Amino acid sequence: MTMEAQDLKKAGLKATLPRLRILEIMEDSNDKHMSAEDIYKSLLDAGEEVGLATVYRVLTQFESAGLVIRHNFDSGHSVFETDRGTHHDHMVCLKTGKVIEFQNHEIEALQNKIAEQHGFVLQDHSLVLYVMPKTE
Amino acid sequence: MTMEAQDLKKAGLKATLPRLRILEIMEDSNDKHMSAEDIYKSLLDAGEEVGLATVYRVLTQFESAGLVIRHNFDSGHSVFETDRGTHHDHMVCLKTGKVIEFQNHEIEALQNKIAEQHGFVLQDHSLVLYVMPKTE
DNA sequence: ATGTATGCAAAACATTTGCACCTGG
DNA sequence: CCAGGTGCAAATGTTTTGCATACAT
Repeated sequence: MTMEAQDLKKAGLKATLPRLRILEIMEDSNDKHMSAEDIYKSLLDAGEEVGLATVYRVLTQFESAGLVIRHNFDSGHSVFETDRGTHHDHMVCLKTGKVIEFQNHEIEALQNKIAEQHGFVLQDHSLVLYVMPKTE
Repeated sequence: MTMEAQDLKKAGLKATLPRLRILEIMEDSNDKHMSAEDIYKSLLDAGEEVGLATVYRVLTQFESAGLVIRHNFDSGHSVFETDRGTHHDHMVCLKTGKVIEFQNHEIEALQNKIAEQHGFVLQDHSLVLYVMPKTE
């Protein structure tokens, strides 16, 4: 279920080298949540010649195409992850910076209910828990 | 219960004119969620001579002192509100940009539970619902 | 008086854009 | 071939910082 040239075509995007490499990097990385700069550096390390501007352009296109999701954690820069289809929220460890994913149906349901109660329809949401390791 | 010179002193900050004016603006504004630029413009409109850099510096100090809360909605810039003591989350209308506040104990409780389950202690969280007006 | 705060201009970042050149289909 | 994509450098928007001056206590 790795994303390929065909996924790009389906999204109306030519399957160019930079785009394929960026998808690869994002899928192969240990940390699935990467900034544009992170991806750019990975590309350089891998010996690829891609401009930072291209990384930004490609990520924005991927976001529009629904291939990646952009997050705005409290870090001053956007963080991206490939959309693996399964919705989840995030927990960020304040000590290590590690990002943990989780799912919770009750919270999702409550969000819909709250929006409804205020006369709105929920389109999207952003939930981030900032946590510290439990020290016993 | 308006914030005053004494609140600044308590926070270890001198009660200077720019700081008092900024608190005033934030408390008197219709929209309690303002960007640094919003506050700066309000000050100019009110005939005050305050630099934008000062607005940023003061807001950052206020945040550290717990007088204001900084939000990073998906807008590319930070938004601030005075801390009125009652915790709440936010709903942003994608049509009008309006910010609606809400409280929900169940969601708060669930967040604690989820952090616990993953071996963490919840320190803080950010929940934003992006909504559209219900059209019947 | 004296340690803080401020204003201004310059710097620092993250991100976007203009443009001439390259490339995938 | 040729619309679309890329690299580079320059522009943008937001926020921070250095420094000389001004202010609160």
